[in-house]
Amino acid sequence: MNFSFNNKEKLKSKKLIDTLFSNGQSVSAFPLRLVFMSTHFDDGLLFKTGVSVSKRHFKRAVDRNRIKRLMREAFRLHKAQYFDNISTPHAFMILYIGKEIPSLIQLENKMSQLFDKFSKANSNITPQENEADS
RNA sequence: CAAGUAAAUCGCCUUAUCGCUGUUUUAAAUUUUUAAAAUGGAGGAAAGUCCGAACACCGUAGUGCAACAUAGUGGUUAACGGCCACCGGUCGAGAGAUCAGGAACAGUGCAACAGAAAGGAUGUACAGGUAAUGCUGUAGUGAAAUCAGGUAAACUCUAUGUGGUGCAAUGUCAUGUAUACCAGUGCUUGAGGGCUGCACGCCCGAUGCUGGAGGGUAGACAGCUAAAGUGUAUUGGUAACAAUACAUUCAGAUAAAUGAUAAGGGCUCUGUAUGGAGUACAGAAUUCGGCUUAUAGAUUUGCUUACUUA
RNA sequence: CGGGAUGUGGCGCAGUCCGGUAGCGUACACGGCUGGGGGCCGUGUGGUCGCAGGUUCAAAUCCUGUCAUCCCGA
Repeated sequence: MNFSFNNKEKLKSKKLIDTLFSNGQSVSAFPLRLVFMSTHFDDGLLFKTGVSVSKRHFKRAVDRNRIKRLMREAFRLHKAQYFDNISTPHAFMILYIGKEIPSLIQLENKMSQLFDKFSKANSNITPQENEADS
């Protein structure tokens, strides 16, 4: 099992993030929201992921860092099972929209719910696109 | 012992598993990736951005006015509005705390209510005094009543100082585009611009400038961490601080690393046979010196003690 | 990194420049007009002027520090 989450798998390009937020679709499982978009990466990876916490809800930088670290941890430990059946490359941004600092266990549960919803949404959309094309 | 006061220091630790990031070495691969190993990886305030510098660029930044800052004396420092010492004022019983602490015989203002009168004004009562007169004292109003009055954190004056913008500075490379379109304005009789407000002066200036509607980039490297560094000791100095000697290398990310989980141990509070609860404030962003603010808890040292009680 | 604004009854705002009385609308309570409601009229309650310190005889107002909220530029 690969538990790593290194620099290449993080979403870093400012341009890509801008297009992601303007064109991407989203699913949510409170207190998480996933923004995703089908795209293409030059270095051949299947996905790149970023995390984000609003400054409006958490004024202290310490709290924001804590939540982002927990989110990365929850994603890192379970990403293998989320992406078993994905073939096309995607960009992801996970937002935390709650107002209290969560625990790792809560986040892990919500993260699986979130990616279940994503899989459903993804499988619903793809055939429609195919029909439109045909 | 208690209460107080001044100053200094620390601000959780260990192990295991899974990760992140910088550097170095080796190997693969081959010209920037992968793997392994070694090693470094948040703070006393990293915070607020309130002062002062370093460094970089703008035209080596001209004159006048304006604006702003500072304000006892001396010292300290790269510099300061910081710090230290002393003098003076105010507060406190004291140790001690605190102060924008220059000028009101340069000028202009301001003073509610009360009061006869609030800065060119002298009234009432009583007493004293005179040739005569608010001439003198007391009472009364008020913060202040003739005192070279108060007020400059009112304008002002005096002294001193300040060019501007900031690492998104700045340099190099890569990628890409529109010197196109519409409207206005201007081309040496000068539009507009130049990184402080105004005036003058100076400089640049036609493939220009302003607006509209649009197009493109938003990556990499350098700057970027060895420095007014840190620690210890000695010497000089009342002190801030300085000098010398020895030792030492101590983050460098960029949607932004420095973490997560588990177990055990400290410490504090509570309870006392086991236990339970808590463990603060807070996260580097060019770098330093200060200031200010937040902070569970712990440690050390100097000094004071009026009243009250023993 | 830099620049700016705001904070005053429960709510929305004046007053701050140029210092002496904190006021307006709305809301709330009571009374009146009406058969009742609405509306109008009258009376009243309610404010540490964000916080701390200073200047002054006197501070919402002047000065310094600080806290919070909001906005703007690169």
